[in-house]
Amino acid sequence: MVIKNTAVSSRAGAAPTIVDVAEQAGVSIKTVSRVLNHEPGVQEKTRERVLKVVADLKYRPKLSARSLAGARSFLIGLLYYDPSAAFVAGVQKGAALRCREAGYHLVVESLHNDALDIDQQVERMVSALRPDGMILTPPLCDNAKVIKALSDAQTPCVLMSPRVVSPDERSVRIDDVHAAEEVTNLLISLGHQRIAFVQGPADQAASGLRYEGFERAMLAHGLSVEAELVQAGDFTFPSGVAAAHQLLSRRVKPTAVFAANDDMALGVLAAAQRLGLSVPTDLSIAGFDDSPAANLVWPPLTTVCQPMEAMARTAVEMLILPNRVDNETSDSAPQQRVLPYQLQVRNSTCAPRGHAAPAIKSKKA
Amino acid sequence: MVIKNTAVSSRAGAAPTIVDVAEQAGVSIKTVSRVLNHEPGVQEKTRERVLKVVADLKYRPKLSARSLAGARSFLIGLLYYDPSAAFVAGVQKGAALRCREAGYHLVVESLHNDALDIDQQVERMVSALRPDGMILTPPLCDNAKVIKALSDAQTPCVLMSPRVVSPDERSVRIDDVHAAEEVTNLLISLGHQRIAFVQGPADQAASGLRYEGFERAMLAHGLSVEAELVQAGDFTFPSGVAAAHQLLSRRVKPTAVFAANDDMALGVLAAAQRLGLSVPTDLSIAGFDDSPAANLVWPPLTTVCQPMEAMARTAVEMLILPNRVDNETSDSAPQQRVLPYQLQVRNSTCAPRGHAAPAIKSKKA
DNA sequence: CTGAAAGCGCTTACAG
DNA sequence: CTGAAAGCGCTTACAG
Repeated sequence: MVIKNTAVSSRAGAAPTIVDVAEQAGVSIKTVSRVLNHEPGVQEKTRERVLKVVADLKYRPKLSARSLAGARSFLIGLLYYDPSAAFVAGVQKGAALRCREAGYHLVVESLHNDALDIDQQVERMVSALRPDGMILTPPLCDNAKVIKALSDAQTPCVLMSPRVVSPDERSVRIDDVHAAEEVTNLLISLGHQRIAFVQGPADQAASGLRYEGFERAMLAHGLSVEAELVQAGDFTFPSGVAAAHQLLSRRVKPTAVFAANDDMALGVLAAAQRLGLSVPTDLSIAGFDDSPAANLVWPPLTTVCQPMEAMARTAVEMLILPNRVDNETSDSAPQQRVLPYQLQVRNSTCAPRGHAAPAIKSKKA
Repeated sequence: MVIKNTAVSSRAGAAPTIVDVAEQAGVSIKTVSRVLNHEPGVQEKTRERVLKVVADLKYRPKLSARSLAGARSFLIGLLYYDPSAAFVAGVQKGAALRCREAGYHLVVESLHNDALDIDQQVERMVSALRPDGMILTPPLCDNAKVIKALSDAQTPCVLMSPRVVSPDERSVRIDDVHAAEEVTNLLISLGHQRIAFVQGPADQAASGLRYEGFERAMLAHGLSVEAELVQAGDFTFPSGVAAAHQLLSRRVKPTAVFAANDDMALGVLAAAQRLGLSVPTDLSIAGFDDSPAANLVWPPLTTVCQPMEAMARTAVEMLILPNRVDNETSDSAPQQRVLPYQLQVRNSTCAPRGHAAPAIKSKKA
């Protein structure tokens, strides 16, 4: 004996369904659905009546039902692997908030970039969850197996700061080259000439781009990039320490060090201070990323701030908005977005010893 | 004209459903369901046949369908608000990995702890998503409105490091008092007597507990806790800097400072070094949390490592495992779990100047 | 040990 | 502008 809940209001305790709303509003469930999905073709008066009942009953459409019946799951996936803590925090906050604003939810999955069956892991997750889109963070955004698995499953994705920007893939990033160029220009404008650079690992996108920016700025100012002032690193603190020991043992020491990321810059800072150097007066140091630790040391680090939160919000929008009509781009070309970074000038950089004032400081105002 | 996909194999392109599996295996969908859910009462031979077809077809049950039909959603929610980056990263990794192992998925939501309608935000999210459980991190785990909203929605939750441990709520934490006691004991055993303490904000759980541990250890060793050596702080770097300036201006300076968290300890470190003190020889410094930055400075910080990942895994298990039969606790009493922390002794602590060797070092072995 | 039927709560084509 | 019907792909009671 099955008791259908089409009688009277509804069974107490259980959450209200679209049927309950339809009955109380005196319309069909289809009309309720139309109102909830902002579909056109509902009389204003009807719409208001439905909305009132929805509010009264505190009706919330169940995600699983919408997902099963319709084409959308209202789920956005965030895939990451061993990211810097700062990265996760920012990306996650931006993505989660933007999702909520749009009635979506953020599902995060932690993967091992080197797992042999990573494509199967992705396939498994995607076919169970059916997310409407996926956000890939480094280094997963450069993992061909992951991207192929997603493409096979016809799941749209956005790459955050990918190594290579392809016209076939949507991506969000900052202009690393330009940012590194600006940092270098800052050092040069302070009067530095012997500027060392600590590189990141060769297999990471950012490494090459940041070095390129450094080199470009140096050459543009007629400064040479000496091989002995370019030190290898791998984005870790210890590699920054090691690089500093090398650099500071040169016959002519650099007056400034630009490390391709903050962790290494912090290593340089620690090493320099241990060697008795005063930062920034004896040695200026600049990093990249504006990690939380950059502001938790003395002197706080001059660095580049990537707008993690904004980048994540943008990524979510690129996955959600295409469903709506209000975007101009009529062709289905995937988009590449470049967001503005911010140069954070703090106390780890100043003019080199014996150099009175910044060289170029003719304000144009 | 509706084309049912009960013909032949299945329509090409579309993902296989339970019906496809049932047909190819020559059983009913109910049997397939039994096999997939590890229900008893399926002949071994039948089970194997079904499993083979599942593998061949790469069949993955769709979450939305399972969720709509059944009592479980296979979704675990993680609620957080502005946590330290290190916290998010660890918690998230542990929770996401444990979820995947169990066929669950982790949905994260970022909330504003001070939002007036936070209970409605939670209610909204829970009634749409229907997660099988929820993990609350500080300070949300101490937010009565959030807890009530969850309880009203009959969504089980686990509190991570809550301020108050209630028998009505499941929780996972470490023993803050004991950990702080051990840090203090370490300093005392090195020979320190004038040990300063930098407190956390009064409204945070950990603050009081850590101070309690500090005080307990001091008193146990017959050392007095002088009011002028206990400085207020708010868990931020600047408050650590400020506290250090106060403490180091006392008539008799402390030889060691124990800060209730790492960010403040880093502030103390930065301030001490700026004042020309050598750490640890002039001043020993200890923190709490083992934040990433603790290892990104020189000297690296002696601190307490909370097993974030393990705590998160445990939290997930406490939400998932009750569904199974294999846990001993027959009564439905919520559980409180206390996990082991780890003392990280690094280079920011040593014996005070003029003190040859650690005072108490009679090894009991 | 196995299965036929009903139902979960929505959206998708249709039809008017 | 509105609605009746079918269906999404599973699990839940049943029944044998």
